[in-house]
Amino acid sequence: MFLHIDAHNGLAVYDQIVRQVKFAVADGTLSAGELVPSVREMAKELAINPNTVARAYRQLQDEGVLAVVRGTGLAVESGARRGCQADRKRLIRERLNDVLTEAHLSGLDEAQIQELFAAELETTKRQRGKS
Amino acid sequence: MFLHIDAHNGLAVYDQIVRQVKFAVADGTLSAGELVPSVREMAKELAINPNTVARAYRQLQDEGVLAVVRGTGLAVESGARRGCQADRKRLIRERLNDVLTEAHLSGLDEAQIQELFAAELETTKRQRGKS
DNA sequence: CTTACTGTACTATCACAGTAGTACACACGA
DNA sequence: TCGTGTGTACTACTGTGATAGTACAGTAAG
Repeated sequence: MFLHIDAHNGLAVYDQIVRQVKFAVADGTLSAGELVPSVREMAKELAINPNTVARAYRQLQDEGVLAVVRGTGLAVESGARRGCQADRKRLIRERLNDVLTEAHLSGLDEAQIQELFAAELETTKRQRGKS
Repeated sequence: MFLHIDAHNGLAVYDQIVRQVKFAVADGTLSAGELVPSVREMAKELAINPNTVARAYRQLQDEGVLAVVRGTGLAVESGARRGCQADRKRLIRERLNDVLTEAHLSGLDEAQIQELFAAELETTKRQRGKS
């Protein structure tokens, strides 16, 4: 269970956890019934506070992604994958829309925007390849 | 001077002002020597607090975009346009990189990402057309 | 039963963004 | 000169994100 937390990207830490757990479920990295790392273990791994992880986990319960197995931990709900796949597309699309709206309002024309997109897509591909 | 402030897009209000003033300078909407709306006027127009506008203006001074004309207001610096054009591309590129990185890490493949990009580009184009 | 682990709850503290209100020095124009 | 508008500075307050530490009920395994 490797999450990538970036304290400087505008998103709250607990929100990054929520999103990435959903992405893992959508992707199949986390299967139905599988246990998620405990609050304390995840907090230690990410070098953050257990309360922050607990907050993310509680939200994931509220959204039906995780469920308590009493005394054992939190497990992925059986029917969660479909919803997470829908959420994944929606979450990415929302952020993409924000950036593109700002790009348009900044006065960049469509050709310049597409050029930036192509360049950054290559950059992130290379970053992903290296990691 | 029409700025679009969105309280729900993660960016701080003062940061949105900084970015959009830079964009206006880069675009030529604000020319060198032109006066920017006063702190109180801008605050009234955007229905926010004057202190928030003042904070944005101070940062724009620190970055050499605006300069004080004592007793009169803040004016665009003569050589600011080139720097703002560079900033514009950099700011958009940074946000684009964040989204694309998240998209990659979420498990979406390149084809899906390009599909989302094309769809959202159309959406924002329509939104811009209507406004 | 005991130990160790689980999630959960609670208080306190800190930093930051934003709001609210006030005060001051300066410059322009009547 | 006087009034108005300019940026700037300051304190106080609220809400949120995050940290820190403690405590508790439940469960699995020894």
